[in-house]
Amino acid sequence: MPPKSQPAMPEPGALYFQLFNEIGIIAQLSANRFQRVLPYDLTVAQFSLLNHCVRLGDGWGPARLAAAFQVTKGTMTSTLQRLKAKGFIRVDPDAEDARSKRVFLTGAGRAARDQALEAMLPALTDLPEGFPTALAREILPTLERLRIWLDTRR
Amino acid sequence: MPPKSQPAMPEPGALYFQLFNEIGIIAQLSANRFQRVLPYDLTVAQFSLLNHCVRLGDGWGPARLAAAFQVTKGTMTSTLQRLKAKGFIRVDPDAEDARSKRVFLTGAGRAARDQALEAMLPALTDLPEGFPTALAREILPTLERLRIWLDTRR
DNA sequence: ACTAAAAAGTTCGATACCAAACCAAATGGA
DNA sequence: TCCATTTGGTTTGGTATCGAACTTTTTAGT
Repeated sequence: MPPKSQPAMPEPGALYFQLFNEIGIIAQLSANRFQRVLPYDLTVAQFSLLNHCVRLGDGWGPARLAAAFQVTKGTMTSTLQRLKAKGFIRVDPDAEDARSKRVFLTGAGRAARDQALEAMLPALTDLPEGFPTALAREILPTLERLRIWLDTRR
Repeated sequence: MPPKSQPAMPEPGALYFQLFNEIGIIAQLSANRFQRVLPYDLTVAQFSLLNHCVRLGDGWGPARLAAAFQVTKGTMTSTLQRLKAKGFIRVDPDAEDARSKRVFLTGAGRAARDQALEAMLPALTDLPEGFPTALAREILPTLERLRIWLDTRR
């Protein structure tokens, strides 16, 4: 069927629309690429959490983690339960606040994270071919700015 | 707990890693932003399909649509079923290939898409404040390049 | 000191998405 | 002509994610 005349989207709108569309597809493709190589049936979300604990330190509560990952508390509850079931984290009560909990990496969790990191590298090695590091470096600050802005007015 | 020494990720790896991380979060935040304003309980995926039909013409088969959206056939089956249930699309058999189907917009579907577009605009109007159109225009081609590259070697 | 509001977590129901297994129709060699 | 392969679609089982409703504990205001 022939493309119909489209009720026009005011110009700036179409631009952002296209931007978010590209970003959405890239997010999906990249998550997929990683997903396929992750060990222990780790999902990207699960790996991200382990990685976070290594990089920024553990002992955070679920609420703070949820905020850090831009995810609802319910989602975080689920991710934590699965990681706990795999023995990669430990969740202790918070001695100072009976509402709260604190999430800690186990030894197995740390090892799994390292192993996962190792496994993900090959999925990145072919990237610079088609998408030079210079480009990545170039757009990263801009994306960061967009992310922060979207984040603050949510 | 103190951040531990991290088994380092080789330099270029960390860069791309961070890039995909930002992109993932932006995708999530933006999808969310749109999701909240969409009428008829349309999801972003559902709206995207309607929009696609308007912009590029309808009559496509599920397989081709799945490829266009970078989604599995199973996912597309599901989305189509939901849109059909809402009366926004019609799915006819393909006269020339008994395996295939052809997806068409209904009048209600076209109207819903227009209405959804209208509803989404306000979610974009405040964007230029914090993220100027110039920046969007600047990184769009780069993102497109990344998307295409990831897409081809999937 | 009380009570109202905020915050931490969990649970529930729904959709998106994937991978894998499956069926049916079309294609392409030998 | 046949049979193996490819291609179009569906189904199933599992995770991620959201929003909303709910419980418990803490905080704050009067």
